[in-house]
Amino acid sequence: MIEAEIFRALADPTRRAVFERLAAGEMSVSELRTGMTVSQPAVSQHLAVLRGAGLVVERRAGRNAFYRADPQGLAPLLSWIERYRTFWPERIERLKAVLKDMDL
Amino acid sequence: MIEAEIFRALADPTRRAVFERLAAGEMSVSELRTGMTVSQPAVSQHLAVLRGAGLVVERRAGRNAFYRADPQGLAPLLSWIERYRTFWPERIERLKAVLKDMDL
DNA sequence: GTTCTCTATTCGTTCTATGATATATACGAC
DNA sequence: GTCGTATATATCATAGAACGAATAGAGAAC
Repeated sequence: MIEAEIFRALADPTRRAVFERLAAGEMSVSELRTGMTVSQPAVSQHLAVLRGAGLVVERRAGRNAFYRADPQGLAPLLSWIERYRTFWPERIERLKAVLKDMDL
Repeated sequence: MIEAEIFRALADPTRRAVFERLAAGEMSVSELRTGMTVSQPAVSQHLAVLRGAGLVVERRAGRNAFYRADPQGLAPLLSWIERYRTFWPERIERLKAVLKDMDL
């Protein structure tokens, strides 16, 4: 039930903001902190949750930790949504084939 | 920021279970309650949250309330995911055209 | 080695969400 | 109208999450 962790991770506005910033490009924790109102420990905690959900990946470089959004991390979310395709209007059916072809 | 409410609504396991059962077909609150461990008031509260997020719709019939999953309710979630398509591997790029064509 | 910087973890507090019990409302049967 | 059923709301207790402050650890510079 990885989608459970993904939903929980993205339910918090601060974490969504972190994820959105990391989607724009890799960033160190210090960079990430600038422009955010929360403290550095709070940022680290949110990063740990996002990492646990597979939404971000960490790259260590000396005493710096660089984070970036993992594109594959959202795949389980797409799969979960796709489970309800049969109840969707017909024109959304086309999404099925595309997703299946991508073996998400 | 409707996706905020959607993420929050689906973050709870009980609410996801409710949504999944309602995706299988329309159901009264009483029917929904059978097979669930939580009390009837709890079910009503979860339905109110799901309704607020636009994920389920209500149909009144006398003293009964029938609920069903609203397919369009998940559309903002797809749109949100689609915002990060440019950071995805190239082969996922095809999703863009499909989603755009659906004017979600 | 010491010191400074960067990040993670621990701890305590506050806030929010969940759930149950109790109560209220709405409707149909009578 | 009363009674019974179906659903919603109110109130409260508890559990969990978020946050900041303080601390710990890891690594570079010296």
